[in-house]
Amino acid sequence: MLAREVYAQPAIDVARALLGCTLVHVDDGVRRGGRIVETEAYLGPHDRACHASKGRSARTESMFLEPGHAYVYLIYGMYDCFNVVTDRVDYPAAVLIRALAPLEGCLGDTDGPGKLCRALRITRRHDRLDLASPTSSLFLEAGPPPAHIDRGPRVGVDYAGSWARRHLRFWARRDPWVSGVSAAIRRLRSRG
DNA sequence: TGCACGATGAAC
DNA sequence: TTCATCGTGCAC
Repeated sequence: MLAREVYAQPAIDVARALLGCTLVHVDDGVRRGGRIVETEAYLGPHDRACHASKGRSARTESMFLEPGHAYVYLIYGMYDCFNVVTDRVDYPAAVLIRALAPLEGCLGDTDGPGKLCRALRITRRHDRLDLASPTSSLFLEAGPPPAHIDRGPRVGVDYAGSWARRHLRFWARRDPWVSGVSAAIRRLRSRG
């Protein structure tokens, strides 16, 4: 299980460090997990794409907890997204886990933030959970980092002005489980 | 109290 | 490109 010190760094460093690690949910005795291949960093209150940039609220309260806690929220009325709280207490920064390479017990695809929560059965009831607690059923494990890390703009944050253009999304180079990749391959194949 | 919109995914 | 679907945040 990853120690709290790993999470207690700036979100941009945690986003890189988590690539290659394994996300595990022991779901009613069943292990469901995958290797992290894609992340996004949300740097803090000044980051206009960060949910907490508009201030503290019931939804964003978990981002103000100690690093190593979970921030799980509902998006578009139907998908849960899983984040790890980073940096320091009372400072709202987090890393969104965007894609996994499935390893065990996954219920469906894991190449997207909503999909991986569905596949690991992670929901808002896991919000505020301490991932660094020895008794937690949801946690991360260390793993070998990818040989190459690519970076680019975050997805779906066009509203965030200049913050939308910053390269705060990280992924394992040429990994087929990075979000959008398998869909792009399918398109190419069908085109001939 | 009402309403526009989103850190998405899937169908067309 | 469009739509499903609902909690949040902000306007009124």
